[in-house]
Amino acid sequence: MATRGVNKVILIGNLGNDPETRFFPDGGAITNASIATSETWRDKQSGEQRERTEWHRVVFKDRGNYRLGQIAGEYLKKGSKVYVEGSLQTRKWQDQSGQDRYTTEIVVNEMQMLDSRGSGQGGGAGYGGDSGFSQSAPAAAPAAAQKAPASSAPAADFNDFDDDIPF
Amino acid sequence: MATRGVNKVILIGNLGNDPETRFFPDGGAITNASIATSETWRDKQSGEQRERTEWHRVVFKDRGNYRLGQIAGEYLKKGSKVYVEGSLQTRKWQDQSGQDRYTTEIVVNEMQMLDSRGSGQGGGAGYGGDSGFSQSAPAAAPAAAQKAPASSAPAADFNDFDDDIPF
Amino acid sequence: MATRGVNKVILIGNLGNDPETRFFPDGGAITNASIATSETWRDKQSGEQRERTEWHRVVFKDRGNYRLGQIAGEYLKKGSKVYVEGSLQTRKWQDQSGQDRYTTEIVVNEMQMLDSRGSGQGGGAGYGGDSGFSQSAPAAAPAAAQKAPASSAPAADFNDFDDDIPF
Amino acid sequence: MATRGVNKVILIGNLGNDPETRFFPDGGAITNASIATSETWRDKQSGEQRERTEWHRVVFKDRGNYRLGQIAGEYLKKGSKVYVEGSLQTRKWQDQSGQDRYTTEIVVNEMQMLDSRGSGQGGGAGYGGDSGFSQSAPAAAPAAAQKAPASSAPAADFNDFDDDIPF
DNA sequence: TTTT
DNA sequence: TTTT
Repeated sequence: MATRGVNKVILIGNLGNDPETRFFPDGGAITNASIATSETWRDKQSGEQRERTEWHRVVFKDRGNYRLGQIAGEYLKKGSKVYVEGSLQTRKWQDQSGQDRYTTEIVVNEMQMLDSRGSGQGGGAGYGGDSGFSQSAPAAAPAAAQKAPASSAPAADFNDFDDDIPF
Repeated sequence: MATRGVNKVILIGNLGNDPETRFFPDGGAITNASIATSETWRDKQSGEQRERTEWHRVVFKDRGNYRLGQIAGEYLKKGSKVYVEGSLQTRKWQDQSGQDRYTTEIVVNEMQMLDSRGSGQGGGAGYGGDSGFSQSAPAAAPAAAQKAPASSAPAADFNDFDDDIPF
Repeated sequence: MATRGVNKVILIGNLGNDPETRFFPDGGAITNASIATSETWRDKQSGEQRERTEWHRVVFKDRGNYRLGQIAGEYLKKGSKVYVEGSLQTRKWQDQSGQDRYTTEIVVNEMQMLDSRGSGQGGGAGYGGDSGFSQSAPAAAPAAAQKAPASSAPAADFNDFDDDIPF
Repeated sequence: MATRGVNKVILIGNLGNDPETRFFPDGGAITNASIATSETWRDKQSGEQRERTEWHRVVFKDRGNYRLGQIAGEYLKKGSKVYVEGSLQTRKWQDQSGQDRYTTEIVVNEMQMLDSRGSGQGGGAGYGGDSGFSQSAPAAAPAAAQKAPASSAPAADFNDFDDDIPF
């Protein structure tokens, strides 16, 4: 757990889609999501308002008693506004042609939901009323565990992400 | 300059190589570098000490009067310990086969050199004694501008980076 | 603007009261507010849920074209959830008996409102519908400037703050 | 350990004095120190270089197996450059006349020594050669525990701190 | 009180 | 004084 150096990321943004959760034999859960942050400025030349959206790939993993992977999968959904703190990690993988590819992700170690009441504005799956989310939420966890995670179901495919999202 | 959301990265680490600086017709400079952060822990099973190094691609750009791109190219070198704060940005590019590829970088907006006296331990190029670095360093800039940037010269190729560096 | 060292604070919390804004002859504005962050944990001994609230004194000042002091006074109110980034500053002052006293404040350099739609739940002053707040909000500023700031009025005295507030 | 809100401080600066460590019957240790961060700028009017130093009161406490209170007391000394991350906390206390006073401190939860080799330049107590400090340093801890902490000795009194220190 |  |  020791670190030489500092590797810290802080994001506040909105989820571009429902998160994806995988459960493992040992009961652990890992949730993936994409968070958008955007930046607007007025172009000096044209005087026009410009905007650039940045997409961040984030990963929530259970960490001991802090069931972050599971909690993220239950409470976050498309459109959720969230604060995350974590560290950068670049994973190496092989594409179909066997070529090395790299993906940079934020491995989250702290999360805060910022929607007034777990509301959100998109969604569907809809377990309405799970407001009162608290990051600790240890009491809520067992009950929640019995529910189907918001992002499970029809095996939402990461490939039908919009083309503007670079992963 | 306005932002909806927060996109912030904080790193403290060491440069894996001399930085690369490109100068532009308008006088501006952009410097690229790789920063390593590492993490060590004791494996619970084996009891062995383990280490994981993460490499971060960072970009320093001149910003108005703050000649960050130029300063980074002059004062940083292989082995330099540095603090950077910036934001994540994922660039899209095409590889030789025309396939889309993505690279995530930290665009730096603040830097602090952490070596006691601009020392560093690698290097060569060697403009010895440029200690007393100050992030502002406006006075130092002109003089420095006349020097060849540490990382210029024989067009150091990014490809001779060590194989462990994932970009 | 140069810094040797790093002095950075990041807070997400709620305002305990309407902010206080002072306007100056030169047109500038400074807004003071108190932000609460709280921490909850389960006592290991008693098993009881415990909570500790921390109050932070924050100061928003106009910075060139970024009318942060004014914007904070207009858009924030009691209960507002907000993200602020700034630096720590300890001010020295004399109490009635002439004794030196010190107050630590966060001088904000970036703010993000986190309420879904500038809603809030207190207030009154009521410029309803100024949703879609954007940190830049340069277009909104002039209009807003003509309004009386939400927290002005009867010259709210800082001294009638509750005794639990440590400043 | 759960938090509603975010309360985070990040500092890089130098210790103004040797830290003060107190040991407790249960073996725990708490170390106090003052860290300076400074800011320099060129005055627009006079064109002169100006500087402002900010002093931060920081507290290192043992946290389970991470003997941070003890480690800080052993390895830090006057002049040490250090990175700390922690949270703001304002303590209430009574002065001699029974009046309420408040002191704001940074309770550290992560530390990184930034001196090239634990060197430092002041000091005395001198357990020379404990370079290669690593934040984990579990191996070093036992041995170190037998030594007298650098800051102990003649019961340095916190009251003979200079009057410019605002706490 | 630090540091440059 | 906030919030949940």
